[in-house]
Amino acid sequence: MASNLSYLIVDDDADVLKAAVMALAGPALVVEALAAPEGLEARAPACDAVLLDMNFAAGARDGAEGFDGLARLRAADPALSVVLMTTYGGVKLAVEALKQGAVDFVLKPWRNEALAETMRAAAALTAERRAGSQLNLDAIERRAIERALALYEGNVSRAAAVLGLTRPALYRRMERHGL
Amino acid sequence: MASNLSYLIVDDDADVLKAAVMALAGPALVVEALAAPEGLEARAPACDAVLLDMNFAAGARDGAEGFDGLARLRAADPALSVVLMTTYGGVKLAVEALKQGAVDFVLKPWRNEALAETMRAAAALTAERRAGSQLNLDAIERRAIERALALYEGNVSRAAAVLGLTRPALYRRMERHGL
DNA sequence: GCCCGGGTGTCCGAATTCGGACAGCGCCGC
DNA sequence: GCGGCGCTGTCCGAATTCGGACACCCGGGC
Repeated sequence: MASNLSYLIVDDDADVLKAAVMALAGPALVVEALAAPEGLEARAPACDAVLLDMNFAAGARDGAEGFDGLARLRAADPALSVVLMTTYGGVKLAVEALKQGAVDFVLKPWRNEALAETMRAAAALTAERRAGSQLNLDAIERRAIERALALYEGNVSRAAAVLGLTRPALYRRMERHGL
Repeated sequence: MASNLSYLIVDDDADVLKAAVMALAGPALVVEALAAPEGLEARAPACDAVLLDMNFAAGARDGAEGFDGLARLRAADPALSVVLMTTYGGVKLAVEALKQGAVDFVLKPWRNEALAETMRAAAALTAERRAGSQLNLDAIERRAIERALALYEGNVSRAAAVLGLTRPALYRRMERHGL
């Protein structure tokens, strides 16, 4: 069964949106299109990669809006891969994009196959990053402590016993995790 | 769906085995009978409670064989509940049985309802202990480290990164877990 | 009303872990 | 052949965690 992938495309140009959807859509692949960057971060948890334009306002060319959207996406889900695109761009902008955390940089107009490959690589990186966060020992420990406390209804003595910790040690871990 | 429980009965007396199987068997309940304690620890992972006779050799009355079997079962699976039974027994033997880690002590002949309840309570305790070991932070950490090393094919640097540890810290945890 | 058991939160000298740094190895590209 | 990069394993002064112990609280049983 092919896994479902979900891309988000953000561009103010309806023709570009349409072209991107056509270039990327495929079996087991959902492409959502947004015409403006407002509120795009709400989409972050549900998608695997984002293709984000850098300029939206008429006449804007400096990419500030794209950088802002990138920052908000990364704040919402640091594991999510974002690809930035623009028509007006050079090496300097591309370097800055990657420095700010984009995983790739695409110039318009694009070759469809290259764009599809770029987005596939971005989605794979998102998956790897998300899998990685499932292995983070701090996160794992915090979830285990939460489950033990829930199981024993806040009884720290019994939760510590089941976790294999002493009570003072559990108190310190709870404090470190903000529990 | 009724959960399947599995009991192990160990007794050299075929009539006792038969009576126990009849007393305990029920829907979604498997009772396995062994006529001798040799190799009983191999059954430990697959069962939920054990009813273990204390004497097997002709004329034996001191329960040593039962204590030995108990020790081997507990070494194989510390979470498994073992109920010891005997014909010749008093307070002293019962106390010693529980001190050595048995969860209950049954005198032959038994009341079927009481035996069934004893085994149900033992199985519930096994389940609780096994659930608890799923929350043990040491065990959880060890599994996460194993998964990270497998994911990155033994690359300690990358495994450390994904676990959120420094390399020396991961080396220490690996050593502590015998990995 | 009292006592006991099981819980709470915290302390502090002892014990352990920490991570930047070091030295070395192997592979790959030039 | 050489250099660079990424990996390895280990070290040690600094930092942190440890857990037995303490004092206290509360509820239940007698």
